[in-house]
Amino acid sequence: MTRTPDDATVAAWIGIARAQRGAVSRVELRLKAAGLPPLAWYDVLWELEKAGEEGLRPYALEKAMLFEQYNLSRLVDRLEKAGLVARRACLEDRRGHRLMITEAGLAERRLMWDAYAAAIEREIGARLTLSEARTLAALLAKLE
Amino acid sequence: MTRTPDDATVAAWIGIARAQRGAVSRVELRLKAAGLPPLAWYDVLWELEKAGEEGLRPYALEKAMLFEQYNLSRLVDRLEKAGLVARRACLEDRRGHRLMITEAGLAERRLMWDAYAAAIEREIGARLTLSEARTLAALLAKLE
DNA sequence: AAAGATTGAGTCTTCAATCTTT
DNA sequence: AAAGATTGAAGACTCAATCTTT
Repeated sequence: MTRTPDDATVAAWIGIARAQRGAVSRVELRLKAAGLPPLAWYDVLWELEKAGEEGLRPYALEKAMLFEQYNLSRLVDRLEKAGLVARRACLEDRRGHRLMITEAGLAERRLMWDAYAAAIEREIGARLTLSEARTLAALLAKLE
Repeated sequence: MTRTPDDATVAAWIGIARAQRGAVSRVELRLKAAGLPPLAWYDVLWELEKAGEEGLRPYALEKAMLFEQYNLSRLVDRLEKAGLVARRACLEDRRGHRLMITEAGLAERRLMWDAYAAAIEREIGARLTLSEARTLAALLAKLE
């Protein structure tokens, strides 16, 4: 039975929706202003960097990033065209591929992190205390 | 001076980014599944409903919604084509227009709210206590 | 038939350029 | 020249259909 949400629930929702168009888009703007690729590129590069030598298959990346499959497919196209990611044949399952980050991808990921970290610090770190940030992270984790 | 963000700050950031692709997109999906327009339409309709008889000028709507101007322009095109919003000439300043919600727009806004409220309740209300929701709203408000 | 992944066509978004009024 | 608003063209996203391998 879905009840009508109470005011606090609606206020939390509005906060999430506005954070999206506020803080998230300001971070995105800072990356762009620095001549860097969008956030989604960072996420892919970072997942692949963590995956190491063996890379990741698209469906695994999809899960990690909460992305739709068709969405990811063209995102990887762009990363591949930019030389940051490589598609390799997958021997165990010939339906799929393995995705690996390239040397250039590793370098780009590090470069992006400098601007990205500064933007996160401005948007979050400068506005919340340590303990507020911890609380926020814990509450948002409940919405997963 | 921008320091490097601490772990709690980064965790809060990741939570916001994931809430966007998780909770927000699930709400969007529920509206779509009910055959209703996207969230952005709701926001415009609601702002115009609150504005009442006098309507709102695009630049004011822009500020309220944190939208880009060119983005809003075509969004309003679609709402107008659907008969939910009307553009009227603005007498005080002939550069601009006034936007007003129509009768059909009022009805559609109410219809959307039924599905929207149920989705918010599922995504937020069912997962957080009242006091958690209040805390979350207060923390997100600090990021504005 | 189901899972992994991609693609064509249509819609929406973005950037830069434009137009009008102040 | 600046503010309010729109538009053309290019890029990104979405849905449904497709293809291959399991």
